[in-house]
Amino acid sequence: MSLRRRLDRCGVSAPEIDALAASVSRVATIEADREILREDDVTAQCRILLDGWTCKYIPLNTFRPQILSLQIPGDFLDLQGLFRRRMDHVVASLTPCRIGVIPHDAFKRLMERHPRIGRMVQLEAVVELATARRWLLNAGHRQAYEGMAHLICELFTRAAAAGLAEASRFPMPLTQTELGSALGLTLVHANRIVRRLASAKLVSWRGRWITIEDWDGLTEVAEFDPAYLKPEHAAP
Amino acid sequence: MSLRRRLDRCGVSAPEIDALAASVSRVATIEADREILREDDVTAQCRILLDGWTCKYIPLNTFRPQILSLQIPGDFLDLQGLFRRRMDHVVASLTPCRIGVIPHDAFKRLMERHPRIGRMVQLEAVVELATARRWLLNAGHRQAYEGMAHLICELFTRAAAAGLAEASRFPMPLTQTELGSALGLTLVHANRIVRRLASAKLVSWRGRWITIEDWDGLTEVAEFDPAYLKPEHAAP
DNA sequence: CGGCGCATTGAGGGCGGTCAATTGGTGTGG
DNA sequence: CCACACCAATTGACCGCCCTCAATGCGCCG
Repeated sequence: MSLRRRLDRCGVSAPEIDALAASVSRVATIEADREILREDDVTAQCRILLDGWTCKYIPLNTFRPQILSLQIPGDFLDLQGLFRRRMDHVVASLTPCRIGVIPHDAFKRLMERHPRIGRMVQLEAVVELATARRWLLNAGHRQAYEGMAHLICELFTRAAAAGLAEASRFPMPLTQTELGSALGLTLVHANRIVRRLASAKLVSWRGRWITIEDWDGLTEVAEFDPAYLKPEHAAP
Repeated sequence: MSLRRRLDRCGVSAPEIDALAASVSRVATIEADREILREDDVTAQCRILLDGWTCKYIPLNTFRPQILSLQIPGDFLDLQGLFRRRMDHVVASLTPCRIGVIPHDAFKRLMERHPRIGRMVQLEAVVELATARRWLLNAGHRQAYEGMAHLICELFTRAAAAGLAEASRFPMPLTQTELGSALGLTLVHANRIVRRLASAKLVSWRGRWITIEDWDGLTEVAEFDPAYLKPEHAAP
């Protein structure tokens, strides 16, 4: 189950995993393209994504929103709600989703009883921040070609860690429009970049799967170093 | 003093401020354009910026680095070090700096004794993440003109909260090259954008100060909402 | 079969990058 | 006080990445 797998990666051991799993008060099922949490929402629960993909964005007047981060099974949706009252962004489903809901008070009791869970929460925030910085590089510094390569490297690495990937391919439920928006690209240019990556024999994208044809070539183009995704705990 | 002012804004009250101030084991003085922390560094201290400006960036092979975040007096430089062993980015001084150093073990004892300090740390991470998302919007979604306006709005708001700003102007020790790099712009285009903002009578930039000529106009261009910068605590 | 969503491709244009030169302010040495 | 160096700001000319508008192909499903 993805919850246990995810926790496993964060240096949390069996008793903590059981305690956290037992704190899930209910499991919500949500269809695709729904806003799960809105700007200014105030909630009393945390959510962990069990199945499906979600994204975060900030609504703006002028255009359709840019995707600011992606969540795959095992990722938390709103850990920040533990520390800040109001949402400052939207969390929306990109596919049908199953979501585990954990009340804040239960979560806080867990953190007091299991210090490792508190550290896991901190580490999640650190990794999310490190990821946002890479996305900033993708959008601001890198060319579209290199940025798309980096995003695909990241998503493959994360999907593999979540147990979603096969040897050299992983499911891609997003449209090219959506993936491009994560880089600040329009659908037309996102498609051209994907075509270039395909003709360079680095990746191929068929159906709802992306296949890595040449991992070494792809990581070299992207200057991808997966270290930022791997929570390496400080000394206890 | 900026340390106390900063803590004051985070919902930490007098006893915690005193305790934190007392935990500063030494104050380091650093000249401009020095790397304070490097990739892969492992340290046993946290640092709080007392004077000067610093930035964070990730070294890449191809170009000179893009600035990924800015710190002004009162900001912490490496709270993440409490939870993650290695630095995944560089922290560098942009001006001469004074830096308060707090050993991790002292900091952790503080967090155990004063739960509010632990929550402040979490909230700092949440605000830093929210800020990174705005920068991602600036670089990926907004035009250079709107992005520069947003960045100036943010820096003015932060400078004012840190007590650095006057009524409608604030010190800007960065060059246009550096400020542009935060948006993924070259110095030439950054300068053109600054000129456009000036000829639109929104801001003026003389010497080492930026003056806000028309705050309402500027925030409207930028779609700036300062809520993300204001830590609003969840219920205790 | 017809409709819909997504991928794909073409043509043209603008924002922002690159190269290059000039201005202006500040500090330093003659 | 002036000559000079140095750095940041400024401006021009040109180019290319990426956007916009538009049309077509393609797979899926009712």
